[in-house]
Amino acid sequence: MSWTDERIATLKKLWEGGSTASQIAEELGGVSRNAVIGKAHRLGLKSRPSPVKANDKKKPASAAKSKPAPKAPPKKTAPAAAAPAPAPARPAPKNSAQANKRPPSNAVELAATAAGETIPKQPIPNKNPDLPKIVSVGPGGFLRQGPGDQQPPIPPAPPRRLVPAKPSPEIADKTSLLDLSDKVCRWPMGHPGEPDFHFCGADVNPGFPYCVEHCGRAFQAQLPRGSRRPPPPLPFGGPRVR
DNA sequence: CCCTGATTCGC
DNA sequence: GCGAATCAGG
Repeated sequence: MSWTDERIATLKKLWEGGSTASQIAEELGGVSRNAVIGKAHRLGLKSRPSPVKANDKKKPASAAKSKPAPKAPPKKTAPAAAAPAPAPARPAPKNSAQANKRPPSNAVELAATAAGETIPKQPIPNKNPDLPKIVSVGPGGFLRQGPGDQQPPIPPAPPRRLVPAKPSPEIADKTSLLDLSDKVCRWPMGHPGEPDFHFCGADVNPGFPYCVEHCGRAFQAQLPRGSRRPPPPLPFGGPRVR
């Protein structure tokens, strides 16, 4: 198998999406886990939480045995030991949203809450920890939910605009499958090609290809270039289950 | 043992 | 550029 543009795109998507190299290799087919990792590094995308590289401790106080890695070559090794890059520990999506509650599937819930309780017309700065932070209400009535809204972003809310989050280019034009129509939610469930692959099928949010709930997942507030948060909502049904 | 990603190096 | 072999941590 060769690395076609499409396969590279899939690799990037899955890699940045947090899939493991094994999962990606299985998804692509015809390549090994090592091939995926090698390719990923060659592409420049790299460094996801790796077990072997988790540590990078500093010894500010007791720096007694800090050595520039003597690196005893057991058999083969290039001596070229460049100065270790400073490599500031990357922001690390410490977003406690994960542990905080459950990330997705809140649109309907929030809507229900909003309907039953009094919603302030103007967002109150920071006085109401009980109510979830509501950014704005979409045209269809669903609540817009920015990627970082589970925990409010630290800096002042940057300007946002809605962009369609295309679930997958592969299944985007498979409307001929099953009985999709403009009346039912086209949100894919599961993985294409698998026996249990299907679409949501719920009543659509008028004007949208998805139901209200999936509109909340498909259309998300996009943060400015600088402050995007990579961790995308798990694609489709999440990681493969086999 | 299993898993993970990182790295090396012959091709 | 590719990826098997190898390394090393969890």
